[in-house]
Amino acid sequence: MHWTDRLHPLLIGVSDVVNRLDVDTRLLAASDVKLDRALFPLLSRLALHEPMNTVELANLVGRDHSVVSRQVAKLEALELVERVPDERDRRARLLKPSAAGRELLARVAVARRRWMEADFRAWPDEDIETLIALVGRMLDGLGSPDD
Amino acid sequence: MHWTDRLHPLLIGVSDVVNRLDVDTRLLAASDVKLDRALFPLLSRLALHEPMNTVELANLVGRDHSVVSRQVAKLEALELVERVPDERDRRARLLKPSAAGRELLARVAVARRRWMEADFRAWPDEDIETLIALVGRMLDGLGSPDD
DNA sequence: GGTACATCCGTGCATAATGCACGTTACACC
DNA sequence: GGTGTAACGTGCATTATGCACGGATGTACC
Repeated sequence: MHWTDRLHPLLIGVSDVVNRLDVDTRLLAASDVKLDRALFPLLSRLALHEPMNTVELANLVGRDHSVVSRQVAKLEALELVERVPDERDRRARLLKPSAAGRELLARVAVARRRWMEADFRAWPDEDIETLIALVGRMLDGLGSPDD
Repeated sequence: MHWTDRLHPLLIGVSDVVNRLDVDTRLLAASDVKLDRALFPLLSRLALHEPMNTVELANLVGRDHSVVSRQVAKLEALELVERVPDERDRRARLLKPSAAGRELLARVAVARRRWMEADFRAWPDEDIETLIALVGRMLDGLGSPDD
């Protein structure tokens, strides 16, 4: 069996773990956070790639920009995200989490850390570091699928 | 920074790469496959965890069983998936890809292999093997989020 | 600096997807 | 057999989605 056929199912598995309803629901409940499940991924992505405009965020999550535009409007109404004018490009508005948005993500991060620490309890530190390094390198290569 | 705060963004990144519209669309186009984007993940999951019933598949992809029930019906109408009675539990029907479904997945796998090989061209074999081993071990631990 | 074209964005609109509630069948346990 | 639970499938109201469009701005080129 080719190694791509062994790696790809694992990547799908990672995706499923990240997206699994149980996980998000549990995390949000454990963090005492009430937020639409569709909105949370957007807020997370924004925190990871701040600042971003709407089109970039839409490409990242693989939806039409119109969908993201409406969802971002909701996040702004909840005061979890700020839209500031982009001085470089006045068509765009740069998105970034508000202080409240960051605080919400921090609460979830605490719950997630407990969950992950439990699952990696048996792992040597060096294996964790190797995992982080290799996955990071993989994403650097896969980052731009334009070739 | 805690290691969980370095690993988690990478997992999100993997999820985004797997789900990115461009990737799936490109792969399907490159494979000459016409299939609703919502249906393809179900077929892939079925091939990875065969056989499965509807509820298990619904939990895997994080949707209500009613949604998956309807999508599976579509896949069955396309003759990409077979539903056979489960002799152990006659309420359930076991799902598995049909011969045509497997053939479709195989065509996509060929295109994906080309894509992945290009991105890992600079990787030593041993790094690829380490990546596969570590991600696999991680998924084994994260597999059952019930604790 | 003017013209042509591409890009960012928000909204109307038709369509598709989603989840809940409910009924049916079947399992499990006592 | 009686009670509780689970695996469906479907009707239905609600929501999400993407396309198409228009306005504003950016970019390239001459």
